[in-house]
Amino acid sequence: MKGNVTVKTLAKELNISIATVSKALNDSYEISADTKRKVLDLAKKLKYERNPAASNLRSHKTKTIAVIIPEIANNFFSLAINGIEEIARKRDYHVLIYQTHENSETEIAFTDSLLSGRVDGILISVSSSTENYEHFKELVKKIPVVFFDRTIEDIDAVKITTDDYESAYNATCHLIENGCKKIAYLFALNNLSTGQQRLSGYQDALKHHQMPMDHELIVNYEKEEEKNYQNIRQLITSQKPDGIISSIEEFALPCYYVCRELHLSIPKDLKIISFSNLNTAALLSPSLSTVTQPAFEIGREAAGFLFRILDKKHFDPDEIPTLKSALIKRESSSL
Amino acid sequence: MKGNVTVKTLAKELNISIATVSKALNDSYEISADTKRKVLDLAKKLKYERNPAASNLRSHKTKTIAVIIPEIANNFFSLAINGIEEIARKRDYHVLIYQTHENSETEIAFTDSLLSGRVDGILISVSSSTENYEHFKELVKKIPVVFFDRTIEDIDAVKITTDDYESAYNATCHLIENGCKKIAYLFALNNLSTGQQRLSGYQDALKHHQMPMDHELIVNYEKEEEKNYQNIRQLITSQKPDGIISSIEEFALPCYYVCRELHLSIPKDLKIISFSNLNTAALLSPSLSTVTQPAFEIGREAAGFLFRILDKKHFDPDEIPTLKSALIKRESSSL
DNA sequence: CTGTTAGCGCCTTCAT
DNA sequence: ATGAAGGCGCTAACAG
Repeated sequence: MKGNVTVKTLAKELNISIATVSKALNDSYEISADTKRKVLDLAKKLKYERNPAASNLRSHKTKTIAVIIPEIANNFFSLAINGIEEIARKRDYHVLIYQTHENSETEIAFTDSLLSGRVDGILISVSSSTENYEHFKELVKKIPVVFFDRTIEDIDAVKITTDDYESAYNATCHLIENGCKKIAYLFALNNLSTGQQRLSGYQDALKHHQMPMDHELIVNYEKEEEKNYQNIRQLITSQKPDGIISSIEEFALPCYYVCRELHLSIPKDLKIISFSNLNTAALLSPSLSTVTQPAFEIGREAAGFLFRILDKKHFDPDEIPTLKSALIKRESSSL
Repeated sequence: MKGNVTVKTLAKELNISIATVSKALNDSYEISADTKRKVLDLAKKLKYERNPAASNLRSHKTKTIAVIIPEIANNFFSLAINGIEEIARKRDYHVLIYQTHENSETEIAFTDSLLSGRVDGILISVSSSTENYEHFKELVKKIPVVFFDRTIEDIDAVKITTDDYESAYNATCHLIENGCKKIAYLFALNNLSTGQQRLSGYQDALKHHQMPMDHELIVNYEKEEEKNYQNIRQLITSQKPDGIISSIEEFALPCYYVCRELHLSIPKDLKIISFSNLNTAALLSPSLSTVTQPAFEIGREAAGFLFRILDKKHFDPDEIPTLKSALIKRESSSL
């Protein structure tokens, strides 16, 4: 790393000062077009690359943002990162990825370490096990943060999400319109507003249609897959619902297994509609209806707002959009 | 960012020199256990976080690696990143993500910019449109690089891949054993060893079973989805194969559409086996057989080797493993 | 428009 | 075992 070309090299070569070189490289208005061209040409010729560490140390700008998510191998989040990366690229920003694996302690460790000045801003989708929000409240005071998809109610920051309430409401209505009389709900993310909103949507849809609401029809998500399977089996055999709303993709699979085992045909005997973001939806079993979130757009939107904050551009709180989710009906497709 | 706690703050507070603090923080042997403890305690109390830019500028260590991949919203790559991130986390390394979107120029821009010293090492999965490898040859001379999954033949670097030849060979044999007499091949990644290996596996399997090999049975991947659809339709109607090997997941979907349109039943009329890494395989149409690569393990393995290089630990070339892919048979499953 | 100067926060000789 | 001093490469003030 010794023979590296630096501003000094360029300055010496062109017989000008390093300050001039630096300003030319940064396209400063104080430098003549002629000098800029000379510097830029030589820089390209010598393959000069600005040392980001030195630049950052001096200017406190890292050109880097962090994305903290529960899990990258998840269609929603990988699509969201795709959107984030696209926006970051346009601004020549770099993107750091951190997975919490739904672990709140890991989340805290990440946010703490990001206070070192490694990044200019942070995009976060909250871990489902997070119950104490103090570290977030401290965080948003110290560094620009935008929450996306998985947010918490009580925090003063930009949040970009789907309209979870409406999505669940619509999904439930969809089942009712298709003749369901007894609709169960598979409940997850209970400590996040995401989860609460979806539950409310389901409950209100039932209420508005004068449908029975029964706690027995609600199954809570458990970490162990096996338990979910057992609970769903229990639900289906004892309550005999004719419709199910699954609030996360992870619930869909055990549903299938139980139906197969009980020789129930989907959607004839039991109609299921699940929140899901599989990007190859057409490969899905045609019997599954899905509520698909606009993951890519959420990523773009969240990154866009983060950059607006970084640019210190003022915006009204009500400019922050609440995106709608698309309800995809697939029951009629026949493969 | 002014009131930030630095080594200076710690030094002043403890009435010792900056140098001593720095050494204590780096666990230098020259510092007494007593002093170390005092420094560490205060650092924790004051939530001191080392400034990575300053540290990097001085020490040339970034504790950061870059991952360059074609597309993040792809099950294989998101699982691979998962594996990479896990290994990086253990070493307290940060992970930067770059998507090429299969564009060779973007790839070159990334590799060039990473020469600035932003990262200690790079993990790359090559873009399918890359035909000139000069930038890679230059790159590997200047910075530690490990290639994974999508590699190029002629380059002197560690490469971690599935055994693409064997995977395709086994998949083809699988169809032959299930009675196929005329097997077509959907060919992609033709400029990467990945693509070549898979094709060879298919061809050799046919050869070893004295099956006809016909160029008419091979369809080349096109960027426009519509063309693939047309080409597959053309293949199926004119050649009437009874088996198809799809070398990438993107080919599976148009296959389905064509079959549906022609009222062909899978796998009764046509057996299809596709390379695919959908992580919710059970949700797939039960008629599809898949070759699934151990994406997570490849990510771990690749990252592991990169760190071995960074540690300057010597290893034999033949320590580099060639991982086998798993062949998942799903035709018999009935939902 | 260009140059001089002074650090950003940290690590690393070299002294003590 | 501890401290003093210099500098990594760059940018921000301030002069000219």
